[in-house]
Amino acid sequence: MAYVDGMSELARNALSLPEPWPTTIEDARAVQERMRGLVRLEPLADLPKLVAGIDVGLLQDGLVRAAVAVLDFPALTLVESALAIQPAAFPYVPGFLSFREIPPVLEALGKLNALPGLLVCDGQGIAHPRGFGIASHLGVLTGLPSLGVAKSRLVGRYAEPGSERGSRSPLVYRSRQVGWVLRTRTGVKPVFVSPGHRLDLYGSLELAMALAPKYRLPETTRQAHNLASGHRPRSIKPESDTEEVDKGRRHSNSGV
DNA sequence: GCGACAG
DNA sequence: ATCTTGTCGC
Repeated sequence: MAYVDGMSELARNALSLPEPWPTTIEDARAVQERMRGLVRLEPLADLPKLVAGIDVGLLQDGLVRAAVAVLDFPALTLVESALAIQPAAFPYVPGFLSFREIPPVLEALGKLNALPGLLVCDGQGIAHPRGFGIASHLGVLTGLPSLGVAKSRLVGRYAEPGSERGSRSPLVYRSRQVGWVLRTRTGVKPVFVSPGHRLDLYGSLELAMALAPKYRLPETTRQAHNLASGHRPRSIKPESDTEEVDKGRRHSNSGV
């Protein structure tokens, strides 16, 4: 593959998946085993100026909707967003979540005008049976640094962290630390943080804390979530519901 | 063989 | 993930 600018690379991937998408668990496992070797666990090269939150929701039968919210960093204000809906290409099977959620996510990423410096996934990075959770998978496919922040555990052992925000304990799997169990908010259930790609354990912890300054989940994930499940903040004007949406694209932005 | 099991 | 109101607690 020749090197081109990042946005073109993303757009290319979005048009067609890199390879025939697996249909069976066996094929999907083979893909994971093969691609896991491409994961780079290293210090984050540059602090991102833009971070993308990704969330996927299920619609009425068979449809999967991906939402991407791009926020500036570290301010965490919304810059732009994109949506994509596709028929489910894979069933939900623990350990193979990425094969179900990634296709529409790539399509949505391809609609972005600006290239994020970090992808934040609602799921695991390397804290996975084969070290290749959705954050790692998406990171390798896009070539972008990625982080996984999951609401629950997939694999690994850990000690319950303290109840204060910032308290954390190592998530250990097969005698190796694969992430953290991090309390992002005092007195609330912790989240499971792990690096996806082009990021290390230290960076995953720092970013998770910076991305979730107020609530349990990262601001990126929260923003993407209410896009994927159509929530509206409290409106002050009950009358003006005249909001036009053109096939899943909103907000203006200044391209890269 | 019996549990565990991201979203 | 999603179906769903009220309720308990800081």
